[in-house]
Amino acid sequence: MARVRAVDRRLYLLVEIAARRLHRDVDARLTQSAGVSASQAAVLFLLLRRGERRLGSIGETLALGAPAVSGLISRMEKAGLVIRRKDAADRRGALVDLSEHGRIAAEQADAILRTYNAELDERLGEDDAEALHHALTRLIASEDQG
Amino acid sequence: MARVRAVDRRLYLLVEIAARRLHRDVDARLTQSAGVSASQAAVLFLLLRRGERRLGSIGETLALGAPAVSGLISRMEKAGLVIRRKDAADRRGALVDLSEHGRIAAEQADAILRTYNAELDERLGEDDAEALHHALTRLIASEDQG
DNA sequence: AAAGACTCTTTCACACACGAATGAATCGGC
DNA sequence: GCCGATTCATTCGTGTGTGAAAGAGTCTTT
Repeated sequence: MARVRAVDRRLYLLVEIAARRLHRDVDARLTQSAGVSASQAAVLFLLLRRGERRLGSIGETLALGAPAVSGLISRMEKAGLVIRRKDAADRRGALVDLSEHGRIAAEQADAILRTYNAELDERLGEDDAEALHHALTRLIASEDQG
Repeated sequence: MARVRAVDRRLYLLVEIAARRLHRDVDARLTQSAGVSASQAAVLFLLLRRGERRLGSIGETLALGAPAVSGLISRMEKAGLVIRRKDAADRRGALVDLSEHGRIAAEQADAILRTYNAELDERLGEDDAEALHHALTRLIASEDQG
């Protein structure tokens, strides 16, 4: 608790620190139980929910730049988690979808993430969890309009 | 707003996405106006407030692992922002403090961060900003007991 | 149809994070 | 005093992110 005081009244630092801690936790669990990283799991999760997507769309949803997505998908492709194919309709773009193996990993990752988020909710209590969710959603949405 | 739905009910992803956006914004401003990165600014900020510290202490406050701090401080030292010296009392450890140049950069960064956080507060409104602050602080604190 | 503008992805060089292993100094028990 | 355990920092290899620039394809304008 003492250490939090150092960044008091600096919402930005608070978000960054919290994100780092959560990422570390989630990554450890996912690596252990599903054999994928936290970053990869976010993509798997998205593809599982929404199906085949373009790289740019993934980046938009996850707030990642084009080079980040490109590299992430390349590593996932090499790991056999996703399949990348040219978009016939617009041959500049590439479409990404889950492989068989990727779908299994995605479902495992989804379950782990679900459990983790449930624990977060419990740790925070319903009110704070709801408030956090609401505030972050607003933060992200308001960012969209610059 | 539509894109937020994809990660709905996944607090972890929400925190990560928000952190990435904020980091990118803050980094751009700091690089432009103070010539330091967002990660470096967090260290500068800490040293400005609390004075000379050990590497481990910095990592604890900012939720960074030892290798991350070591590299970050090395780059900052090379850039002339901080000075690293052996701790005479415990010669395993090293102490880090601001250089002259570092102090100036720290004050600039502090002002920029202050402005940015004020904008965040304004964008969110007092209630949501307060709720966010409260929830994140609790999240970080509750993580400590793991 | 050709030229130029625009969009999507990749490549490049770099910063920043991690876990695992290593080196160096201190501490604790004997 | 000495030896093993512990602690603090660094190094190593890798993954993940960035901005800038390049490459490839599409669209728009004439």
